[in-house]
Amino acid sequence: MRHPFLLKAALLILQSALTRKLSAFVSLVDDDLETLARFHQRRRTFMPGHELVHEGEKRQSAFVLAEGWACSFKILPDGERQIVDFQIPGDFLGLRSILFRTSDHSVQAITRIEASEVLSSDLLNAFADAPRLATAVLWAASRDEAMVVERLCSLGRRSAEERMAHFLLELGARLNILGIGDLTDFACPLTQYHLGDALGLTAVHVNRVLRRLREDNLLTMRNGQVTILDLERLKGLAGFDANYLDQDGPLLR
Amino acid sequence: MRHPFLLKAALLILQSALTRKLSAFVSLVDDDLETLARFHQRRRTFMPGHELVHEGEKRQSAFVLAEGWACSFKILPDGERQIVDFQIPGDFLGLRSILFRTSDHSVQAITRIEASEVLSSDLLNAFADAPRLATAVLWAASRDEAMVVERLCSLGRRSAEERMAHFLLELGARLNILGIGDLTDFACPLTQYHLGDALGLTAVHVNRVLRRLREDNLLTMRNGQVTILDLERLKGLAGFDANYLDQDGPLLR
DNA sequence: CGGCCTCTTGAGACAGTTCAACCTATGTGG
DNA sequence: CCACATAGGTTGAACTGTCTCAAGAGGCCG
Repeated sequence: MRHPFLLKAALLILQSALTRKLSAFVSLVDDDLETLARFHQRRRTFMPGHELVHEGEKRQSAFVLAEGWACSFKILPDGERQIVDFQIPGDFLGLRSILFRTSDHSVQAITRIEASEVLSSDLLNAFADAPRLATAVLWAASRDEAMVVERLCSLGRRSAEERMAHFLLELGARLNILGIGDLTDFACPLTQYHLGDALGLTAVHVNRVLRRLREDNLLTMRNGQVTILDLERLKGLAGFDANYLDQDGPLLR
Repeated sequence: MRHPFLLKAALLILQSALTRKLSAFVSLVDDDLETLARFHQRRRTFMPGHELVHEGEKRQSAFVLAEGWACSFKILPDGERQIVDFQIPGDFLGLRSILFRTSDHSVQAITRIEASEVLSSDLLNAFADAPRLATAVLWAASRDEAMVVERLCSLGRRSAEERMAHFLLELGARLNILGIGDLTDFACPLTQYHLGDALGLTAVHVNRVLRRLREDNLLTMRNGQVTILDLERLKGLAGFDANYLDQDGPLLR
């Protein structure tokens, strides 16, 4: 560290969504932050629909999403798509694709996005330099897994309306943590096809479900804006408990 | 290391299923193995049905499964159960419950099991002492996530028969990697209720599905023994591609 | 202006559920 | 050692949530 003051200033400016997210779990010290900042070289812009990570291809990069929305998905042999999750700023894109020889999923930009490429070596070097980062990344991956598990419960045991309610509550909570939008009123660029492919429904049925939720005065979704009208009743319908997002302040000091 | 020879001998004997699994991803050196061996103090036995990890409880331990079968699951507000995955020797039980303040899931023994308790501090110390282990554990967690993702695809986009076929093929592959049973003929202690709760079906429908698969000469499942009669046709039906199990020899040297 | 994407609604079909009954194997207390 | 309870498995009949197919409307962009 030749210029500690300048460096620290630079780090504060660079405070990325990822840094904020990981800091919510472990208290990162300057060395950790410096190491983490290396993840943010190689920043790039991608247009909507661009596929950043390709299922079945080897030796791929991961990315850290800085701006915009993306989704990770698998295509089944019959051409059907299952969306696994949507990513918002601070989320990893294709983390498993640098740990696995061959990527088991694809990632696509939904809006115009900005993302920094992270090479396999970046990650492994970071773990050697800053073991606390390893814990933080494992935590972030576990939080992603917790969301997939919750979605699994939705597809396995919840009705279409419960799924939709649960999904939109989760989305609101995630965006709210980031400081993007409100718990009950947020912008959302997803189409009804996206929702269907994520929730294991057809787009046609998504439309009917949204209509019923609207007619029940529970929520509206129009022109890319979700407005939750009756939060408590919606939570009751969905059986929503934000526990699994594990968001209440740093655990590890 | 006072007695390098004795230590190494001890490590070889201690070669646990976990060690073998992680070694399939990173080449672990003696120091790593020694650190890993600490995960295997506090070995305990649990009877069938015993709940080792409790959803909603704080400050819980994780375990490494050494013998037997377990399952991780969530209970929804209406009392329905969604089984997230089954664990076999070498798998972590409740890893997320030491990373999260509050466990987001429960874990229960299916057969009589042997498992070693792993404290939060064990894991964090191990990461500091042996950064390669951090990578290996992240890989193991990612592999678990890949299985959950694949199950998500099943529940979202596959028919009941395709789900069952896919699930049993995955199980055969996992057991085969461990050297327990054959790809096409293995012991399986799961009831039709377990299968239903894992696959998002009722036990009644599981029964009908198994009958149809049997009548099609694809597989039989009787008295805790699964026998796959026509592997290729079953793989075709399920759209099964073992890629996501990422099993082809050490990646990281 | 025409084409494409997204949303909307209706009618009929079907995969999987629900409820209910019965069967077999295993274990347990009297 | 029988009586009974319990857990797992099997099958039928009726029901229903979601899908499929089909058609049309609105908005945006080249």
